[in-house]
Amino acid sequence: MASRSATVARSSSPNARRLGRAFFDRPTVAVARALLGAELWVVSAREARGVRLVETEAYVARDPASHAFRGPTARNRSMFLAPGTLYVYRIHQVVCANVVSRRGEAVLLRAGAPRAPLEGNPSGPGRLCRFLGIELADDGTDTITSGRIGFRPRSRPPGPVSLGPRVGVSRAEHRRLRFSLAGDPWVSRPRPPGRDSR
DNA sequence: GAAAAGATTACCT
DNA sequence: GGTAATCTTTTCC
Repeated sequence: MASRSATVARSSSPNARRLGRAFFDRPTVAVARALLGAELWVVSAREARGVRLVETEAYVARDPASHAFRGPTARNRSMFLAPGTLYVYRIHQVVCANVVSRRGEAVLLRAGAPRAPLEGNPSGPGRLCRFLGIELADDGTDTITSGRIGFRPRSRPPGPVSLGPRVGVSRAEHRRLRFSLAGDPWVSRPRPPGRDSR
């Protein structure tokens, strides 16, 4: 048995432990919650980096705060591709990454925890992308098949999840669609403005 | 064509 | 806690 698990762990197949299409083809809120504790990895020319996701936000159908609210445009076209597709957009000076759940809906990846604390600061959607090296060119990447970007299942139960209002949105700001690992030091806004978690 | 509005962050008081 | 930076996308005339 030890040899068997060792074989699995050493498997060279990139899909050996990767979140598949079915994981993302679920209600967006379920995907946002289930991503907490999962690993997002990116392979760049120099190295491979990964973070354990600790904070996400759901952007759902008929959601006035969603970029897809008014239908497909040049910017948001990736939001209408297959579940597991990356939607990367630019805001001010930084880029932020989402992963598509169901058509026209997505989960904003807001913060992660680095493998080593001194590695950098992936807390915040812009910092997360900068930390991992995600660029605008990664918009439209299929994380189920890409050799550069993918998700790995969480290895252990994530612990208590906090629920609160989304950050930085000016419409539907009351909706509690932000999920985070309670008490995790890498969550970008430990205290959601206004009301309470859970 | 012009203007406004950001799913942010860093740095100011 | 407030605001400037900075630039693309979207919207409006």
